[in-house]
Amino acid sequence: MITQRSLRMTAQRKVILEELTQVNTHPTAPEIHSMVRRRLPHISLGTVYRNLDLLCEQGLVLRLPTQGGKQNRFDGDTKAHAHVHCTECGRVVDLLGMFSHAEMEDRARRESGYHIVSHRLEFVGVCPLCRAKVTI
Amino acid sequence: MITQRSLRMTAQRKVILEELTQVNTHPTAPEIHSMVRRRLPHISLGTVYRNLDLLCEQGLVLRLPTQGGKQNRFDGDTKAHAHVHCTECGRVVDLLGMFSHAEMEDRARRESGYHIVSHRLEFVGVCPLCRAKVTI
DNA sequence: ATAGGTGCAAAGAGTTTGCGAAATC
DNA sequence: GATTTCGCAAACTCTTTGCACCTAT
Repeated sequence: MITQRSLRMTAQRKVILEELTQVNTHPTAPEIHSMVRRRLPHISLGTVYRNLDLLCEQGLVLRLPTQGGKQNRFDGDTKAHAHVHCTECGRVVDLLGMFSHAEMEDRARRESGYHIVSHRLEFVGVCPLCRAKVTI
Repeated sequence: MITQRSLRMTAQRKVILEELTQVNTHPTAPEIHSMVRRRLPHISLGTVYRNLDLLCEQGLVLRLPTQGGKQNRFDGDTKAHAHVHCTECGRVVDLLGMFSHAEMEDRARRESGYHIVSHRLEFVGVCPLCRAKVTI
């Protein structure tokens, strides 16, 4: 059985969520830490990780494993949308108006027999800024 | 400028690639290490990582960052296809015949202006085996 | 009052890397 | 024979966790 534990709205949790929803850069945990530190100078990195885990569990934040692995990025926008990940600078950008996400999940469910919870459509490429610098 | 370095076909590299293409389980690097060890008992984990990096660079193998981040899985099948990742057991299964992948990349290119190199469509859900065990 | 949360620092997991020896082209 | 690759072990990066003190409900 799943018991919905009570989530206290602490100053730290509130600020993390606020910073994350005000930004569309999909920051990493250490990046979020330094963003939040401007408002809460004594917050620890451990607290940031703990809160991100909780917020992901609650579905208020999305965890985005990125190409290369190892590091996660976080997204305060939980509406279904696709991402493009630049191989050069690591930036992750949103793509809206792609495909019908409901239809994708429905097709996946029919083909796999899985109970589909969510999905992630990540394109990998080189962003216009980096294209100018890099010989492809 | 990108110079195509000469890749020596060492016993280690050959066996890693063979094991990876013969399997559809999307193993992690340590898992590949123990698979390969059955044939090359003295191969080190570092060598496995180095070769996986090279093979990914060459496009012979795909790196699959998985939900939760931290650990990568590897796929010897480089044809475009989607994956389903089970939240309970971590298993990653292939989905073929989903959408037109060429069309997806084309749409992404038009919307983002990126030079799209590849993409990854990952569904997250609970597999039939785990559904039997877990209360959703 | 008390379960839940925090900061700090240490530990853990996965991956990368420096080095001298070995193997491929 | 030159250069790439290997095995080993140490180092690194990101993340998690134990503990003693705090705080929202």
